[in-house]
Amino acid sequence: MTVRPLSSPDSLAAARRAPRRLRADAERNRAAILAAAREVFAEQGLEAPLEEIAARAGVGIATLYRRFPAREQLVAAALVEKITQYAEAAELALAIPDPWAGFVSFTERICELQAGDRGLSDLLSMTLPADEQVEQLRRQANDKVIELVERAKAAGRLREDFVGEDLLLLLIANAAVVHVTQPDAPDAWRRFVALALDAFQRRDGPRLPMPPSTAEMTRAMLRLARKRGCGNRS
Amino acid sequence: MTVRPLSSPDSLAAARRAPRRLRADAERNRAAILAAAREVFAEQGLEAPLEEIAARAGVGIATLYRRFPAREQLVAAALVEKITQYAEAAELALAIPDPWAGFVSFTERICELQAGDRGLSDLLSMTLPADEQVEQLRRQANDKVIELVERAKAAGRLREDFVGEDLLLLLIANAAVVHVTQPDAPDAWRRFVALALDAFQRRDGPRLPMPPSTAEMTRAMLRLARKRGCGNRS
DNA sequence: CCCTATGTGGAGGATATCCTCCGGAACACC
DNA sequence: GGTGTTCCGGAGGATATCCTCCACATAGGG
Repeated sequence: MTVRPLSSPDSLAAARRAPRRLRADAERNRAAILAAAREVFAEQGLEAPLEEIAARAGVGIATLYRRFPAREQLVAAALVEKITQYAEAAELALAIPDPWAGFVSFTERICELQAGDRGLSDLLSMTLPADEQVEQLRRQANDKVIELVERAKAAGRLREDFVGEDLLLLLIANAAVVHVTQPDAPDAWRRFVALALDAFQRRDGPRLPMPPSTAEMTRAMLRLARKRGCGNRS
Repeated sequence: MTVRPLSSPDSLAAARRAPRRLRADAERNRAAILAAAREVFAEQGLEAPLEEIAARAGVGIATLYRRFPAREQLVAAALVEKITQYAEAAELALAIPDPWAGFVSFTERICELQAGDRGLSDLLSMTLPADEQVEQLRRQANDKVIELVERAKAAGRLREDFVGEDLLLLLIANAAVVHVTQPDAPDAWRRFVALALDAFQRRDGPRLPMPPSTAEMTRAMLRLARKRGCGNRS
């Protein structure tokens, strides 16, 4: 319980997670790695070779591993900003007065984010286990999404049997559509999303099959994250 | 133009592609490899390690490579039957008198085939290998699908702006949904497909964005096929 | 200016997969 | 059964990626 005399005013934002400040050159390298990671993940997805990130950052592979012992951590650090955009999209959508317009805006926006960043696409349709900050952002966004959904339902514009998991299914599907068609038909996903939104609207039709439960989807996405490069039980 | 004297009655079906009959044990091995390949591709997709197929067939890896020098050929040989089912689905659907019911039946059927065989899923949604027989089956099925689509449109049940490529987008999307959710929510894809069918129905809504062209989709899928294990320019 | 805690790079072992090579086994025809 | 053609299996080179280890470099306080 002895107090530490280091609560100096310079503990601004730099030293949020690292107990001890990095040396200047190390900090520079860390930034370079993150910048490179953002680039590479956006282009190639979350399974991109780490060696390429190190190379693009002009840094040895060991340096990368020293700073981010698990790929997971690098992913989290590189994508917080994007995840934040995702959370913001929900907020912005809630600010739109018309419930249906808000829902549409949100859906289109996140699919657009997916289309612009393959790494984010992997992440949204996959669940990154274990990073607290990312997990919290996601939960936070999720609450807003639920609100968005309920509001649109209450207005009678979203089908009654819609559930949050349907949005997840769309994200998974859209990730694949984007991945396959992006280079040759860069806008194909927009049509796909428009079709999906069309299906989401309230109307009388046959009952839909039961949606997957939240627990099932969580398990499914955790499994995926594990199978790919992102889960390192150490 | 000299005639070949080898039109003997024993050229039944066995010697369709091989100019020279295989030795008995070789033929046995070939069959074992194909059986194993069907199993493994169904479980793991078209990128499964060939060594596992050889092992499961109780055969050396060299034997597999001798019989199928390129992965592509093994895939084609292992999946003709499934591809045929795909083609048949179109035929069966055309036999249904009600145009919309036929269209729905076909769509659900092929998505079901996808759900039951990860290899077929990969193949339908991503890959056209250069195998003539498979290619022909696919084209043949495609003609029927177009007919199915036009019929449903003419009956006023399928949206006017629907195009064949939309079905491809659905296959791509469904492959991803199946892949992610299969183990934990084995029926989630049914809900997804039901939503898609709902969106495909004729109704007044906003115009959809332009669909990708056939050429674009072809290029996209070829590119994917190349990127994965299936394209070996020798 | 010097010393040491801190940081660095790249070699290299481990693993997974692809594909080839070739000595030896098995078949099939006589 | 003998013999030549056909076929087999597994070793092993090539490649890609992961991750660790350790001799060397350097920032920065005294």
